[in-house]
Amino acid sequence: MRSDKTTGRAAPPRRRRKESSDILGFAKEIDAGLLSIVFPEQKETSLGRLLTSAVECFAQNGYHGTSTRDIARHAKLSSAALYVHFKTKNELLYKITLVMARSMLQDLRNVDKPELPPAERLAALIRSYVGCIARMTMAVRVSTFEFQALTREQRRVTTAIRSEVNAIVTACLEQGRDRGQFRIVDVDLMRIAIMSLCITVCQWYKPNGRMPPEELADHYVGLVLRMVGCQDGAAMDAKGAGL
Amino acid sequence: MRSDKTTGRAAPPRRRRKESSDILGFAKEIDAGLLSIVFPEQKETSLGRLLTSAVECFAQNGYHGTSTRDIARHAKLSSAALYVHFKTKNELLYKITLVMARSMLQDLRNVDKPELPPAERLAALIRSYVGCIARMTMAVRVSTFEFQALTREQRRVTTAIRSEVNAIVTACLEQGRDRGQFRIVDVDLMRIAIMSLCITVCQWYKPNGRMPPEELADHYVGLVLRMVGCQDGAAMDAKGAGL
DNA sequence: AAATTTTATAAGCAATCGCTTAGTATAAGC
DNA sequence: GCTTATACTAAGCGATTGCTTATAAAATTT
Repeated sequence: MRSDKTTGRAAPPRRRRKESSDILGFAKEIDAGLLSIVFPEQKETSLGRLLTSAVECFAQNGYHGTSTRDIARHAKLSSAALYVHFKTKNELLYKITLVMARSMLQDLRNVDKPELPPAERLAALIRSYVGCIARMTMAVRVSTFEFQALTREQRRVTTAIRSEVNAIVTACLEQGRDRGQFRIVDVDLMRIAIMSLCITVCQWYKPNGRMPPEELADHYVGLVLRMVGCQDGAAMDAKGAGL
Repeated sequence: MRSDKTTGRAAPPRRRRKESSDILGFAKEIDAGLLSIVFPEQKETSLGRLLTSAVECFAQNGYHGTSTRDIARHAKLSSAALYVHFKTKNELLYKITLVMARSMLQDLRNVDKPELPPAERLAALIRSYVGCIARMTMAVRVSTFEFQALTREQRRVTTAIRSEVNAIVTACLEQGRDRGQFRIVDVDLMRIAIMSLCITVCQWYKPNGRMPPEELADHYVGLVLRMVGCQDGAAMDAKGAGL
């Protein structure tokens, strides 16, 4: 389709570029979890403004619907300034996607406690996952819905990270099923259903609305426990999961 | 953002254009439900090829990621031929969106039986909704995820149709709750969760894979009945909802 | 069979695209 | 204090965009 082949021109020899020490730590590629911390606070630096602008523009109009001039204008910079910090527009999308994917994987790993009862383990995972999505709706939107604008290799890397996320949830579902606490026939289908239910939060939820992210997350914990046919579901409902 | 204002040129006086009698019945705007019937069979006519090509291109690369030349090439026509059938690229998207929105509303209305017990009523709605999404993943993808590429007025019309869909589901949920058969605290949140769960089917489901659309729909019926805390849920599980 | 309408094409227009170049101001290293 | 690297801008490059024009074959109406 619409060719994104860097305009097909011969790539001229590039000036050497600083390889690290910037706010995202691009040397060791990207520090996971930094997006959520870094983006809001770094609105004062040019690089931070570029990143937040890109996220907002991509979230609103999509990758292909946003021009580099849009991002630059939104960040109050010339469009050439963007190319001081990023080699291409595509790299901007890739870094946003990577940071988000790693951040969510890191968050899930931090809360995953295989020694807990499956229902509590799943509840913790969902609470973290939904909370994360609810707090960063725009960045999640970009990293989820602009996936196909990445190159094949970029998609491969991103998919690898996501399959680690999937593995965590799958392990929890299997554990619950094997212990007879979850009633699940097809674990893969159940995982897809659960995670797609959660991810859509980024499409409609307004972080500054009436319901705070934590309350929403609790609500979704209740929904998911019901979906897996968890016996503790009713108990959880009663003791304040919000359902 | 990226301006889509018909390139800002003065619109020259246009030749009069045929106002109806084509396959989509554009006279009375669009016939609901025709997309699903018409698109596959009409691959031989130029208009049909243009529509299916547009759906496929938009679904794969997004509205902004698809050029009119892409669509025309895909339909084996010159790019100017597109403008014989559609005034603008945007009109193409709008018609696809409208046809889908009306088609899904029509389908839901056809299966909605308020006199049935709430669980059965909801099951029928979900079965129809998911089945429809599973059978037309690409068109649903376009009409769902390219919403923001529509003009404000086009969005208004589309939203009006969708809120009728929402009203049907909401009515069913309230009925079930009021009769004490569904355990729902926040009906709006439950509806959003249910419908976003269903709609994401268009993102991952392959209609020609191992699982036929009907089986998937049954699976989702089971999930949704569990979500609403339906007492019949267990019974349904047993008698073959697939869970 | 003549007149008209519809459907299509090749060529091209202005606008916008991603990105580069040339040049400048500021800060850092020696 | 001189050099070097960085962060930025104005201007502009070729490619591609959505869409129009001029033209003509095919289909339909009369």
